[in-house]
Amino acid sequence: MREIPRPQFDQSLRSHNAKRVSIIDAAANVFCREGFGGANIDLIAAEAGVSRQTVYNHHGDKENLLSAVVSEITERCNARSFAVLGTFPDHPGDLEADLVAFAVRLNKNCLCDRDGKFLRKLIQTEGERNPQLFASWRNEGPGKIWSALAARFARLAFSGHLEIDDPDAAARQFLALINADLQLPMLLGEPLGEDQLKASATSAVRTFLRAFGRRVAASSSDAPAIPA
Amino acid sequence: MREIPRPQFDQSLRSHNAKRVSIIDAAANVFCREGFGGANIDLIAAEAGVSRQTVYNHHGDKENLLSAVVSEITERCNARSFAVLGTFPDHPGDLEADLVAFAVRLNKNCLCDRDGKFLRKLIQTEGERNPQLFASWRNEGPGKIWSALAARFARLAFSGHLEIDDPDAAARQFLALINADLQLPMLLGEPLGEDQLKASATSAVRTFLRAFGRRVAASSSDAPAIPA
DNA sequence: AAAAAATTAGACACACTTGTCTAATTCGTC
DNA sequence: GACGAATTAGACAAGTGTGTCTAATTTTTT
Repeated sequence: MREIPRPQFDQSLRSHNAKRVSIIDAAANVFCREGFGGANIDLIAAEAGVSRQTVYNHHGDKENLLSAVVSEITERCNARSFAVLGTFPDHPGDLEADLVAFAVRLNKNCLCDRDGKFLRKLIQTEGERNPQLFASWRNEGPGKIWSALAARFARLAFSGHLEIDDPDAAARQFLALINADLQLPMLLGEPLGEDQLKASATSAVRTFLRAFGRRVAASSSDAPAIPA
Repeated sequence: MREIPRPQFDQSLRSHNAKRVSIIDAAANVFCREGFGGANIDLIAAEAGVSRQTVYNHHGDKENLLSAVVSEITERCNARSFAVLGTFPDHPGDLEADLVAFAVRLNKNCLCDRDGKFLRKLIQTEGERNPQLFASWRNEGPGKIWSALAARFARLAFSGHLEIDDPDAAARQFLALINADLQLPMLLGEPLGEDQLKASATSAVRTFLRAFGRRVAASSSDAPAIPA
């Protein structure tokens, strides 16, 4: 609704942009804590360390600010998710250990971090009222990430490390399992310890491999096969 | 804060109580849709078909109304959960089919129904600001239900139908698996079809049994063992 | 039918929020 | 130092929501 004046030089643009980001961050925090209806622009401005007018100068009205926040966080979150996906153990040494480490990375950087929590919360509260707000999240986020993860699992199956019928289902179930023990603490907003993340991932991967690992040795948790 | 006068006879008590329930229901809907901050008492009164004053007469202020709603829904939800737990297949005929049916019941009546969705949403939005509000939910709900489910699985393991090391972890993972395919639609508020529930449960139980079923036959999905 | 209790509509004061506006001030560039 | 753009504090109108109150009405009990 309102023109954002563009400063001509980098120096001032950086300061301008720094404020923009700081407003987005503060707004994310407040929207997340209070919900959209309960959020208050004065509080956002105070938390961002700027005046209320500056918030309006940058992002227009409240609805627009929410849009900007969602776009920003979605982008950040997707970038991190694909970065973590890039560390998937395509050529595992110790499959179990490698998958556990991968699961911990995924949880810590994408699912259980501040941005992930924020997105989940916001989608749940505002998703029904504003479906188009999260359309890009849905298309660019879970859609692509899940199928990318499924592709990685399919490759592990092809190379003989796993036995998988439906890689898409396996990917969904992998994600569900690595979150099984963390959902309650996350729901209640409790901070997650490093050891908790590790324990959850370990238990999840063990079950995942009992279901989809190669049926070579019977019950022990030895790494199965295929050195190179 | 305010005395609720008690009528002396059933006739009027029923009407009184009917209004009470109808207010709770409407409040649940509105709180769920708009969040606590965005909820509006006039709207709740209108949706309940009573006047605003009646809302105040019954439940005092807004905070108090939220308390009442949470208690009511928690109680309902727990009652249903334990009822469903009572249908756990302790003496399975076809283990896979029985577990699938049980998972569908659990999802349909406890996790994915209106009350379950409401509680999850509300805990996520208001849990951090009001931890004591959900204390009873936490103690009476997930705590007891999870351990009860774990006990059932332990029994199945003892009777030779499953191979489980840690029944508590298995119970948590069972719940995580049967929700794996439903989380995204639920997050977005999409209605869940009967077929969707069934497909999700089938896929989840198949994986669960690959992980924890008895290692008798190798790969097929036949029911394994122990007729009576 | 009379009395008591519950409900209703409406008005009300009070507080809060949004979004705009203005004048003063700071910041960075020329 | 002078200039322009960005920021700030503060006031402001309009709208909205809460919680209370009163008088009228309905419902239920005696």
